[in-house]
Amino acid sequence: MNEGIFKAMSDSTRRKIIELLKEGPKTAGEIANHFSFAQPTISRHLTVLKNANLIVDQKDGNFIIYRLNTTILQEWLGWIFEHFGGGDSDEKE
Amino acid sequence: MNEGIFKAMSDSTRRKIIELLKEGPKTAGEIANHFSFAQPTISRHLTVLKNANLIVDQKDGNFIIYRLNTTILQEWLGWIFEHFGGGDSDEKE
DNA sequence: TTATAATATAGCTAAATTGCTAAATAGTAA
DNA sequence: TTACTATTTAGCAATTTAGCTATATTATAA
Repeated sequence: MNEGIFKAMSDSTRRKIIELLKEGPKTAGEIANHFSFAQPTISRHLTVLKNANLIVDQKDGNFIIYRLNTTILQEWLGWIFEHFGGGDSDEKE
Repeated sequence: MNEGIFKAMSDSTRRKIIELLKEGPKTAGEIANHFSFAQPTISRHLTVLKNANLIVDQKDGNFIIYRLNTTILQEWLGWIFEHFGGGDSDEKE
């Protein structure tokens, strides 16, 4: 359930895409222009993010606009904090 | 720099190991007993976590005791929150 | 229609990952 | 020493990943 998100987040290019989309929605091309990889490579990264439900796409004429799925991202952050945040039993040492 | 941590965290077995170690230090064998994978498989997962600096080991006679590197884990959580948490520019829509 | 533009999909390769079993290592105990 | 126990390391196979180029798809523009 979270597996796809963790996998998606484990790649630094995809993390950069997420950060880009935090600034606001962007077309696939705009996103690709931020990187020096071939366009299809970025397209596939976008697909991974989309399959993880972290981003959402919307056709606009010739373009495809991607935007963050803020809800999922926040839920993921919440899950992470629940599981890994907070104290551990070794705090007194 | 964070890359190793994200990769380490992208595997669910390793995430479970982290959660186990949140309860307190455990020997490699104790950790392995929580899973149905072969013991060397778990040993390698431990190596991945160790290389990511998320856990620390300490010899104790015949045993090797692993414990969480709480500091690194907290730093990672902080980094994640900085980069992915907080508002996005689409909040008003 | 034909051409162009934006994007995705297909198909390939190299490298990394994850599992396994078998063997090596290191410490304890007889 | 010898044997036993805990663990890692080596080496292998199957799968996944991430990149590429070439091609297909879809929409706009001429």
